[in-house]
Amino acid sequence: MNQISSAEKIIMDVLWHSSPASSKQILAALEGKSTWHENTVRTLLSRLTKKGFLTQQKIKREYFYTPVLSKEQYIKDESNSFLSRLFNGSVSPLIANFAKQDMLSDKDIEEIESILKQLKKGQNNE
Amino acid sequence: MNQISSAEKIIMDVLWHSSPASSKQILAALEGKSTWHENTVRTLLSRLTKKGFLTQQKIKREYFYTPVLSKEQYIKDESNSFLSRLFNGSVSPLIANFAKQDMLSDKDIEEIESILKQLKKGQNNE
DNA sequence: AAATTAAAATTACATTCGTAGTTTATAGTG
DNA sequence: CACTATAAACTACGAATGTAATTTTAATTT
Repeated sequence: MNQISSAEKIIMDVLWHSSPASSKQILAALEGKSTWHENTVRTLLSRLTKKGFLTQQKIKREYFYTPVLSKEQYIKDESNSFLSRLFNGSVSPLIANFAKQDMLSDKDIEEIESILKQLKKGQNNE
Repeated sequence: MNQISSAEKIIMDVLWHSSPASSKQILAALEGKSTWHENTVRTLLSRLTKKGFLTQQKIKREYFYTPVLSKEQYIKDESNSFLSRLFNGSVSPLIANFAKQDMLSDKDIEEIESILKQLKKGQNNE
């Protein structure tokens, strides 16, 4: 039922990059990128754990955190929710909209074409 | 600074479909689609107005509401924020991800190709 | 073992959101 | 003009969020 909030997402990104990690290590990873107080980070870690997005292993006095969801799965879920919120759940209206709003650069177009080409090749071979 | 919340978005959709509209008319449009109390709808209308997403014109004892942003602009903004939140702001990684996650149907692929084809045609003629 | 330190747990507090209830103002009706 | 109905305005209240401060617990050091 619960979602990852935007502050929590920053913590998740650290852990998706490298985990398990202790709050200490997470603090270190955020050094310079955020101005959060230690306790803020710890609060976010507890909330994420409580919500079921992280598991913890206690080693001595410290917890080490690991994401439950992979980043890929998270992105997939978010993409689906975005698509259904704004584009009735399907991809091509999204692209049509990007096109209409001039949000596609030449490079984007090329890259997308190449992705599609690859996709079709893959399908034939299976 | 403020965003349109998910409940507020439902009101915006009504008004994007037809505006200006009074709260009465909005209530009527929501009939059967939501179980909100009148006052809930009115609260959402005030909040949206306060946030600057709606303007109101008073006629006799009633307000008529009109969106400030077009739905197109809203979708564009949301798309950009989604892209930057999850894909570093550019479109092709999004598509690559859809591809990798098998989220593209054959029909999607066809439609996207046709959109790109149209796009390129358009560019040549301008 | 007592004192210190570092991590975890608990508590806090303002803001936003979902969802109204209550009070006030005002237009239309008798 | 007094009365009633209806819209608007104001107030409410719990859950979630961003952001910590305070308190407790447990490991390390003297």
